[in-house]
Amino acid sequence: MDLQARERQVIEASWRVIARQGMRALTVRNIAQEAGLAPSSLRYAFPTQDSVREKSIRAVLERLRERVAAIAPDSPSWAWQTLQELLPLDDERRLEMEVSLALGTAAVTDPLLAPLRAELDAEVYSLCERACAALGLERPGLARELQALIDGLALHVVLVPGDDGRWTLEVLRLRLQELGVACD
Amino acid sequence: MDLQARERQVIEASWRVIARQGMRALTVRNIAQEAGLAPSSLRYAFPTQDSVREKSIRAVLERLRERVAAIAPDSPSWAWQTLQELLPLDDERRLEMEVSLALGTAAVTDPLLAPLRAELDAEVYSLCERACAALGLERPGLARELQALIDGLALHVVLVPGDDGRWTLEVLRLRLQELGVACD
DNA sequence: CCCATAGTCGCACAGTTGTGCCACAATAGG
DNA sequence: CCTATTGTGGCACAACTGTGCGACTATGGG
Repeated sequence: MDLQARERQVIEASWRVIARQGMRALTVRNIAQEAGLAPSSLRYAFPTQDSVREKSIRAVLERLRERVAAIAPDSPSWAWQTLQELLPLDDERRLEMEVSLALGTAAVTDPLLAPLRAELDAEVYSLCERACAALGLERPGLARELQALIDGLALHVVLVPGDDGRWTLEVLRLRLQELGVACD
Repeated sequence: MDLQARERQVIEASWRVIARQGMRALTVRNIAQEAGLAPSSLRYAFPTQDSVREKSIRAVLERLRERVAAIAPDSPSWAWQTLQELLPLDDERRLEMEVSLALGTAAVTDPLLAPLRAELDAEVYSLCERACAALGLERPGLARELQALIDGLALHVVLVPGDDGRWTLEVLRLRLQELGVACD
């Protein structure tokens, strides 16, 4: 049996539960039902409930890394494409960011989740830093500003149910334009 | 008996529970213990559990409005002072923002909380808009950028346990400086 | 005095939570 | 054939959840 596929199945089920019903509903029985499994079968792959949360946020980080790695590193639009990966511009990314927001918020009071969320933050910051460098923007502190701006934009999109996030592109474009960078 | 004082007492207890133990622990019995009340007594002022969450996020909005209203409207530094009220620069504001983040995230899947969070967002946007106007910044979309930047900065401070948020002032100052505005 | 009202608290109930334990099926190696 | 491994699923348990209900005390008006 493919145990890794089972993990992915459960994790994606937990994502859907978080997005549709919120953290309160992230229970063993709800996840099992969403994944089409018996609660006891779920516990074979995930012995404890904490491990579901842990793997779920770790999966967000991995998915982000995969998407960024798929961008041609030498492309002149690498930076612009990468920054777009940090915005919830389609259903997939929106789902991931709803999950990372919910689990990230929970991580504030959950020692098990805290290091994972810190790693995710570090990854985003690193991407902003590299994007700045690729765009020839060297002002100190600019990467932090860019990270805060992008996370803030993503936050607002995710918090508003119907928002497709298209408008965030325009805001980001204007900001980069002011820095003397053209986006395509 | 002062029923309004009782409400405030319970709400602040719920804030502390959220900040210290997270949303999972926001239960009737935990709040009651934190407030020094018997669970049944709590239910006299708050008949249902939902009402605690609702009043808690509403209280955040009211506190923000009070703080902003206390700033001299004609002061030349009104905008700068107001923007600072949106950042978690001391324990009080940090607590409020931890609560608004936790409850705001929960509001995504909680129809009762959603309108309150929307109102809170609208208030912050309105403040950013007025701050832009007071600073003579008229570029369309700038208020949205400012709101995203500030919320993103606040988010990062709140998500990192030890962070005192002082660095966000520098980021914001640099951004406004680039727009031709000096901060004091 | 009596009585009504306001507020506090204990108890109980049905439902849900995470998890431990054990029985069962399938599959593969000998 | 027997046996071990891998995985599925059912059942039960203690703990916890929100909330309903009724008993209690204190206070103040008549």
